[in-house]
Amino acid sequence: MKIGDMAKKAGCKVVTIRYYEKEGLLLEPERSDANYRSYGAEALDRLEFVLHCRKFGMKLDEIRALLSFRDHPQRDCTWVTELIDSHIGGVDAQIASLEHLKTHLEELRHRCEGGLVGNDCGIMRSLDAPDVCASCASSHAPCAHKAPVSSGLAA
Amino acid sequence: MKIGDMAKKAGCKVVTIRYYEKEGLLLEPERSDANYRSYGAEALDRLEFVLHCRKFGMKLDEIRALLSFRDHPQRDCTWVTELIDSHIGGVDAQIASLEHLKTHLEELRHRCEGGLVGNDCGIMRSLDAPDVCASCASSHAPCAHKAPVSSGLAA
DNA sequence: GTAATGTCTATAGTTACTATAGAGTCAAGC
DNA sequence: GCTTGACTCTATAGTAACTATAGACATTAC
Repeated sequence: MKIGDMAKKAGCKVVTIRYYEKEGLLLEPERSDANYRSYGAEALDRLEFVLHCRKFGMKLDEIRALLSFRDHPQRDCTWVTELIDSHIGGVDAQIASLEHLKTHLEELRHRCEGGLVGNDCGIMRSLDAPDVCASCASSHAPCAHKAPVSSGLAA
Repeated sequence: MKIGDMAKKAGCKVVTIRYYEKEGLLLEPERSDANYRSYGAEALDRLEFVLHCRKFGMKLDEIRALLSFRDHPQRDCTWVTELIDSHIGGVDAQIASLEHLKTHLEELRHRCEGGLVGNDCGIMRSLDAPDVCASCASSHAPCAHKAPVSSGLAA
């Protein structure tokens, strides 16, 4: 199977496959006379494993480790469960942080209903000097919540 | 005030100030004889505005637009409220996506309690071929949730 | 035979910084 | 005056996981 076929079967892009190969997640496949990559069922399995892991939020480094575990199945799997646990913890923390951010954004939003001139906009004034929220008051900054990574999830 | 003083007052790093200047968010300051940047109170205000916006999750592009609005306060502020609204929507979507991911991770976690050999680990088997969840069944992939951006928020 | 599509490599761009290197400057203590 | 340490300067590369682009070659459909 050629790279485009495998991409279609796995539901990913051709460039992603080449990228994963370059990153050492996928093995280097055979090549045709024209230097085209040629894959078998095992390569597809491996790719799907990687894609599944990505859907669970694993980093490529973690997937690399999981693949090496997969390639040596006699090892003890305890660290796999620990990996998942730590992911759950990370997701929990992200959710809490986003909930926190949301309350701040909603509070900010209520400062203005739009249609005003910049000087009078309560949102702009708050961005100049936001109130300190109780749960953020520890730092001298207005709020200790971290800026979220705003890409990737929504859409 | 020198760049280090301003960084201390604003609670950010020196390199961040230089980076924001290069990105056009901060104005180019006066220079001392030794070519050191020299800032006044207005520059500090502007920097704090940028940092506050960052805490609310704005992208630098959005902050650039907010700064230009701030520099022309006679404009109608409706788009500011719309910007905040769209951010709230984005945060909502991220939370929903993470909640979804969390249920999947927990389900995955229950497949194994660790201490097994790789072959028998239910987690590893599920990563090879995960079940299709009802709310994800639309796509041929095991689950339509997106991989989260796993950096930045937790910590 | 030709045109459209697919594949190849290599390189640069994305975001918001962070890290590093190498050089110059300033303030304090001796 | 000299040294030492802290501070500043610029430029460059690295981070994560791709995405986009360019230019060349191969295959497939008609």
